[in-house]
This record gives sequence, C-alpha cells and structure tokens, in this order.
Amino acid sequence: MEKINAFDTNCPMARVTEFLGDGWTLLLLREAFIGTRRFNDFERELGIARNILSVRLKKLVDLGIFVREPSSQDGRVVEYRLSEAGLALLPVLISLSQWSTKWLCSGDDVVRFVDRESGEEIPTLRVTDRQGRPIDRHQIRMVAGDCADDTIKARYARAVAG
Amino acid sequence: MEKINAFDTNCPMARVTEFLGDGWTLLLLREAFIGTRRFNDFERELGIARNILSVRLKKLVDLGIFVREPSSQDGRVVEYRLSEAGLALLPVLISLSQWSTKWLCSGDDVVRFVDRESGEEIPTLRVTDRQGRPIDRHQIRMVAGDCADDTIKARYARAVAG
DNA sequence: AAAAAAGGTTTCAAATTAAAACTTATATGC
DNA sequence: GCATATAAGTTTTAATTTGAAACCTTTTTT
Repeated sequence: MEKINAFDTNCPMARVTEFLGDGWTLLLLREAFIGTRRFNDFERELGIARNILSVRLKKLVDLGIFVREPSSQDGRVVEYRLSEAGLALLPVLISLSQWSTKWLCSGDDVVRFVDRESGEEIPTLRVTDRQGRPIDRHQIRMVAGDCADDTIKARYARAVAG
Repeated sequence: MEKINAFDTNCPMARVTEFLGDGWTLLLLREAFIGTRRFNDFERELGIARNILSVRLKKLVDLGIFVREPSSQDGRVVEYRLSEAGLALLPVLISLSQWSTKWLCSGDDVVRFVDRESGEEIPTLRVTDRQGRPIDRHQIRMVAGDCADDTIKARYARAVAG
C-alpha cells in the first residue's frame, strides 16, 4: 500500500482506510461495542494473533478511537474502551450492518441493533436534507473541496454519486 | 486472517470485512462513486498495482457490488460500474466520510457530499426511531439474533452499544 | 501491415500476517 | 514468603499477501 499523499491526507475515505483497511479492525470495533475491553478477551473472541492485536490496538489508541486504561483494581489488567470518537462510529457500524444484512447475509443475522426501550429494530439509516426529509440517491453529488487541485476538481465536476 | 466460521457467516460486520478489510477497496468504491469505470483509470487514479486491482475487481464483481460490462462500442474496453448493491453503499460512504471529516481530517476536505439542487452539504446521518425521531446512542443496543448460540446470546445480553 | 491501446497475467522481491513460544509484572493460595 | 497463576504484551520464524515491472492477448487505429 502506497504512502498517503497530499491528496489523501485530506480525503476522509483515505484516512479511514488507514485503520479500517485491514481484516481485523472492524471486528475489533464490533467487539468493543459489544463490551469487550481486554487484550485476552479480544484475542479469544476473534482468534486474532496476539502480535497483530497489539499493533492494531496501538493504532486505534493513537488515532483516538480507543482509550487505554490500566485498571486501578488489578495492576495486571488493562482496559481498552471506545473514546468519544470511537462511540461516534456507531452510525457507521449501523449503516454497514444494515447494508450487509440486506445485500450479503441471508436470513437470520447474528447481530442486530435495536432500540433499548421498545426493542424494535433500528430503521434503515436514511440520507436527508436539512429539513429532515429523505433525499434520493440521484440527488446527491460528490464534489471536490477547496483544497483540491484543478485536476481533482475537474474529475469531481463530472462525478455523479448514484 | 482465519477462515470465516459459522458465527461470522451470519455476522454482517464479518461479511463486510471480507471485502472492505483491505487497503484498497474503500478507495475503489470512492472512485466508482466519482465515476471511474475502467481498469486503467482505477490504476492511474489510485496507484494500485495491476495484479491487486485485478483480484479486487473480481471479488467486488463476485459479491455483486460491481458489474463487469465489456463495451459494445470498443471491444478492448471493459467497464466496471456499481450495481444496485454497490449504489446502496452510499449511506455507508457518507457516514464514514462524515465521521472521518469530523474526527480524523483537519479543516478543508477534498471530498464532500452535497445536495445536487441546493448545493448544500448533506447533514450528518442520524439514527432515528420508526417515527423518524433522532435517538440517542445510549438508547441503542446490540442484540444477538435468532441463529446465535447461547454463548453469543449471553455475551450480547451484557452488551451495551454506547 | 504495423503500431498503439486496453485489460489483463506472470514473476519475483518486499512487506505483512499467523502461530507459537517466551517475557515481565502483578496477584493469589498455601 | 514462596510457588503458581494470570494478564499483557514481545520475539521469532514460517506462510501469505502485496508491490513493481515486464510480459501477453485482443482489438482498434493509422
């Protein structure tokens, strides 16, 4: 994988790839949202190699997604929990999960997101306008931001998202 | 990366990891949404190695996310475009992009999603209840689905998403 | 007919991941 | 207090994946 360049430094998707672009991090996030906190538990639940887990947790901590907290009760124990930034990934996980359930998984799913009170399934996340009205895929465009150079701008000007 | 097991076969996140869990696929999706269609264009825009690109495109086609279409105009040309399933990933890309813009990228971004008519930025995707009312993170739970075994169910029963 | 263009595949070196054993620090049971 | 257990890592070595460049095949252009 090439080094991140000037363009990708400010591309939100490229920045995400930096940590989601491996075979374990999304599952680590799933575990964290389920409530897994400890090194040995992440290892056991996922079957991830310890050296890889070590590197991934470091990266997630560096990026501010996890917080590393040695336990005050037991000097051996370290807890990894989701930071504000990590918790803010919930809509991402829900939209991914909903998409996957519909397009990849068949029938019964192992994991679902529900409303704690009603127990009802969280409805499909929708893209809306400022007034909260659902808007159609075809009404959405990707555009180049201010810091994009002319080549990028020209490409995005042609771009159609959907 | 271990083989997908019985549990993960029905875990939406594990299934997503199967194709998003590498350093290129999310960027291929970004390119596809921008309008990139051809092998050589994906290669040039991303700087991805041709052999890897070849394998990734095959996988995306296999999963039904891309459609491979030899051009009827020019027998040399092949077009890869997003299928319905691929286009349905737009909310995922938007939520990822919004999260990344807020928590990873600083200031100006290269890519933005806007309303085609108004030109306004797409507002942050929100989790809502069935009536469309925004619901708080703490009101969301992850639960085990029907096909989960008792161990899994027990873990999820303790789980708190947020 | 020759050259160019497009979409690949092949080959081999470099980097990453996996599995297992090892290390260090703290806690527990006798 | 000493032996054992537990937790969180690190190290080592082998297997797999990725990257870069050259090569191949088909179709189009000149």
